Amino acid sequence: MSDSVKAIGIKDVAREAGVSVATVSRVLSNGPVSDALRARVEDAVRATGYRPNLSARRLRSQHSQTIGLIVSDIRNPFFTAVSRAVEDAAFQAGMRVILCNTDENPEREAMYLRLMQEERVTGLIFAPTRATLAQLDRADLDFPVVLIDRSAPAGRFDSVVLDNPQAAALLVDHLHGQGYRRIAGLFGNTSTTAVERHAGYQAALAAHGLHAEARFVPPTAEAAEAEIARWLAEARRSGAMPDAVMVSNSLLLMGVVKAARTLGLAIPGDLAVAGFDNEPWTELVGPGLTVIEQPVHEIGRAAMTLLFERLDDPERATRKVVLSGTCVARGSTGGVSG
Amino acid sequence: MSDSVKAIGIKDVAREAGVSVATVSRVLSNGPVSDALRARVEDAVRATGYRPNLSARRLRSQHSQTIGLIVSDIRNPFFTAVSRAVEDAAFQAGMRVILCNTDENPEREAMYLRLMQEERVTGLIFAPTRATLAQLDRADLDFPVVLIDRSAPAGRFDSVVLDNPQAAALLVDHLHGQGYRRIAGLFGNTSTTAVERHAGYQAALAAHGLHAEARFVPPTAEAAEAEIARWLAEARRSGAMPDAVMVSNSLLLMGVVKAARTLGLAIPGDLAVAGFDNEPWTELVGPGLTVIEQPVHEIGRAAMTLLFERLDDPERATRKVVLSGTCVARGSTGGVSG
DNA sequence: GAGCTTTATGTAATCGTTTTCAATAACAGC
DNA sequence: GCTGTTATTGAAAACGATTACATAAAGCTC
Repeated sequence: MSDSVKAIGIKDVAREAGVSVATVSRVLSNGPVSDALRARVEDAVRATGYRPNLSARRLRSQHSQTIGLIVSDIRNPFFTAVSRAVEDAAFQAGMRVILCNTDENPEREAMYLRLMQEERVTGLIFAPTRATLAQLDRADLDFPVVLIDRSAPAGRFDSVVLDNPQAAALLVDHLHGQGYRRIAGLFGNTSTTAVERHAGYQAALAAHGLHAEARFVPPTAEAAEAEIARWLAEARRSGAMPDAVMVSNSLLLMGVVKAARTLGLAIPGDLAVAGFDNEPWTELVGPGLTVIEQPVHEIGRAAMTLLFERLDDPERATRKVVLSGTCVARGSTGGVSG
Repeated sequence: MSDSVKAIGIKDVAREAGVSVATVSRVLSNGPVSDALRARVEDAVRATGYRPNLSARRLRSQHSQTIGLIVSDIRNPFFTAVSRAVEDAAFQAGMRVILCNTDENPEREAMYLRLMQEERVTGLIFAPTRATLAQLDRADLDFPVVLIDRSAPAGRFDSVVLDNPQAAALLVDHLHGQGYRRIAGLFGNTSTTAVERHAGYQAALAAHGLHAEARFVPPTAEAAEAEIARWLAEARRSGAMPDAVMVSNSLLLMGVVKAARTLGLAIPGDLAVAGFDNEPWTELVGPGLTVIEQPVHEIGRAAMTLLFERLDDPERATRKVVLSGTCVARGSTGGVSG
């Protein structure tokens, strides 16, 4: 409590233990010290309640033992799950994680990239928007970067992503198998993820000889709800109502469910619905929502593994880890007869 | 890219601009410098691509410009929302936030408290478990702490919390008004929050002359689901089925909905359900779930305000900000006749 | 124009560590 | 007992910034 007491440092510990500061430092980092002195120092540390100053340590030792993690939306359970995996792995390796949230906003991305440089992070795991991704190749960063969730086709960076085209195709195939033929698609307009999912959606529909009709919206529930409402109103007028809609992430999924509810459409009776990310609540709404489940923990772990291997050997060829999602079929795609 | 190039520092900028390092530093911190030199330095900064080293800066200036935020579960939307508010406020004040996640685990709490000391944070915002809260008075931290969501009755720390008894009473009153008379309660067993909500629940029931029957479980959906299933089975045998159940947070809420679904109980026909936290999905499950909405953004902002005021005047009396929740009535408490 | 204040700048000390380097002690080999 | 090697230890030099202090120049006042 007393404010005048200066924070105690390694020097105080050294005095208390009757040794030099070098010895204290060596004890702290498990260096070569005789057992006798080691014990004395450890006692002194306890007695003084010494806590190392990380800034000083990082400055002198020139490594931050910190990795950065920049995600686009921390409220998205996909990213919270990934961040947990990253944190666990980092902690095991004795590292800290700086978690930052960009809201899909390129300016914030730029700002946080700057911050990462100033913090002298050891490495960065990053889920960039399309805009930033395009410029990232040109940026010169002083640390390795692993992209997650989004990535360029053949980049300068390691990355770990879902097999998005395949996952989207999984949904389309499932819908087709359930008898749906007019399958609308709603996709986010900021991430490469959405682009890839759209591609898979289109390809799968083509393979079934079906017509694709897709729209792109900002990745919010509100935008999705509004767009779907507008869309279905138009469709109703033109007599071309879709019997199913698939969306590219869970926020959009929420918007679609909400729109169906306010429009008085039954799921799946009037409209089947399928989307991405097996969040806890998807099981609970309506008859349960059919979704793609991503291996979230694996994604985080893989990112850390790539990062560590890159740190180990900066010269190795860049790699792209592609993981598969699985389709969790629920009542929201119950079938046309149902 | 080239590895041998040493990171450029303030010294290099000074040489490039033909001034002393002191001048560069002054330009960087808006100190008194002539316009001519300022321009030269700014050019040099751009030319060299200089990025300050935060560790060095923090070490020398002796303030970290960093505030810590320790929450119990980052996946809980309540905390993600609060953390956003905190981050925004911190950013406006030119500060960084270190966000940590304890999983309601006292060991992790202790570890992160240690980390905060080592990072020499300017202040800490903390949602502790009951176990840690009890010991926190004795701990000596070198920085001010503001407790959120949970707090001791008359502590050494500033805090901002929901008026939990009142909020719980709000739910009970609403249920009572809808005609429910056997109102069961399910509460988490790690936080003081749950204790307070239980108190409010009990008091409100007593005021209505009703019998309270409450149980405590670990704060997970699984635990809640299992407990509710067991509970209702017993109740059915003894012929004393509750007609409504209220729970103390959104995870438990999910568990209860799940249990109702697997037991084949209609909501609200067979069992009314009400809980805490107006998350986006609560609107979508079943007939919509009746919940208490917390002023999440306000809570985060208030915490930052308290923290800054405390930093301003360390001697001021500790304060406790109590905010009110509102009851969002939905179909899940539709009424006994419905 | 002497004396005093203000302003801009540079020099060097400093923050709390780690790490280099030299010094000492202990011990083996001969 | 002398030399070479190996362990411990301490003194002092970094790390990259900020800032206290000194200095010089310029602007006042009378």
